[in-house]
Amino acid sequence: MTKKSKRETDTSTEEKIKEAARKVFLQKGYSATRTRDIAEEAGINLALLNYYFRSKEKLFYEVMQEKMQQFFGELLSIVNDDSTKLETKIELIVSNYITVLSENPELPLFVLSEMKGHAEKIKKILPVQKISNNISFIRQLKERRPDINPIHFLMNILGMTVFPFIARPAFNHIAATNKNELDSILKEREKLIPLWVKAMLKAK
Amino acid sequence: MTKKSKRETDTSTEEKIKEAARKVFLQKGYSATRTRDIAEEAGINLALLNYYFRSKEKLFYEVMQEKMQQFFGELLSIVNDDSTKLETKIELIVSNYITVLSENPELPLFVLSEMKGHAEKIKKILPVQKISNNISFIRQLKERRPDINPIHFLMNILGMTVFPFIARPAFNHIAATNKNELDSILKEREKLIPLWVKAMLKAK
DNA sequence: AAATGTTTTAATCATATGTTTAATTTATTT
DNA sequence: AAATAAATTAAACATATGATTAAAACATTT
Repeated sequence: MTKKSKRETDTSTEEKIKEAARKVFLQKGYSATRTRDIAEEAGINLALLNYYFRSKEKLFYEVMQEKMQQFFGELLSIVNDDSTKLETKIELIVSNYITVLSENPELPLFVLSEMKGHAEKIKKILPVQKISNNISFIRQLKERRPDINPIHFLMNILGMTVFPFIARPAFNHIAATNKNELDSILKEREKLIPLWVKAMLKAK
Repeated sequence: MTKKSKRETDTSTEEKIKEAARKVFLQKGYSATRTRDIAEEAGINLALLNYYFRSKEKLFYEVMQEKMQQFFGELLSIVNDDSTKLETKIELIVSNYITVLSENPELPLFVLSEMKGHAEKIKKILPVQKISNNISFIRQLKERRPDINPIHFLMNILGMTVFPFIARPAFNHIAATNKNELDSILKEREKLIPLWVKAMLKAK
């Protein structure tokens, strides 16, 4: 067995804390999370949280940065890629989100809620270069539909794809669906949404 | 001037507290809201909050119930109405949400976040009868597209309509849009979304 | 093995926060 | 006007919570 210093055993204390923080922050949000919740979830002494991360806030921003990257990162790569055509981009955006959010259903509500709550500080840690007017995806949409602001189509794709995860509790209540039923419906959307978006692009 | 008892002056203390609670809870969410924030916003002594509403929690559930009604109530009336045809229902849903959310942009993120955080207690105060399979809107969708689970179309309409309000901070960052620009884009969607949904209903 | 450095712990601190109390002011009834 | 009831206030309470401290346990270097 390879030698390891104590701090890199199994999973390091630091990583245990961060993993616990991911879980608790995503489940409860920043304000409802107690540092004691995180310590308990991580199975460590409360003081270690401050020893490794200085403060609840600093730990939060590490998690937040990571989660914003997870939520926006791949999207931005896709829309920026000059080498894929519009139809392919649409398919990639949808299938990426359905995959990521199926594994991480709390991600969008967490990211969007906390972006609202910490608006100022968030600007500094945005992993997100602005989508300029010159970006591949926007140019392609303008070319296809010069009569419609391309941001509409971005809203449509993200709305159709991401919203069902955000509103999952509501769909569970409102519509008579159980967890498995809803999961399979969400999977179906991976194929359906690109078809619908293409239909929208043609609609006059 | 008509005589009024003290508690019904101008706006009553109780109503001032509730109005302040609406504002602060919607802005910050349940956990980040301090009862002192509400008292200050209402311009009343802190103890009056408990005098009129017993606890932060009770006050919160009054606001929450009201906001769930505001968010789901009209939708449910529309989808339940046998006397409107499918196309009209779609237009009504979209225009209702765009109107309500333009006045109350924090509503959907608040309702959906807090529904997640208080899942159990929420069930009891849901103003929301389940949308059964037998409801007008669902029957109409099944008739039009027997090959697609009608819930998909509900997700699409709500996703396209509501998501931009939820993700507004993100759209402000990601896309180079300012507040007014985004407002006018959102207004445009009132006409566009019904067209797109109709195109989706036809898409094969 | 001693010395030094690092990690962990239990206890404590300082402040924040929801709520209550007891007294005071204001309004209503007799 | 006196008596009673309702509304309001300042102060305090009890607990929760983020953070710190000082000592102990453990690991590494000399």
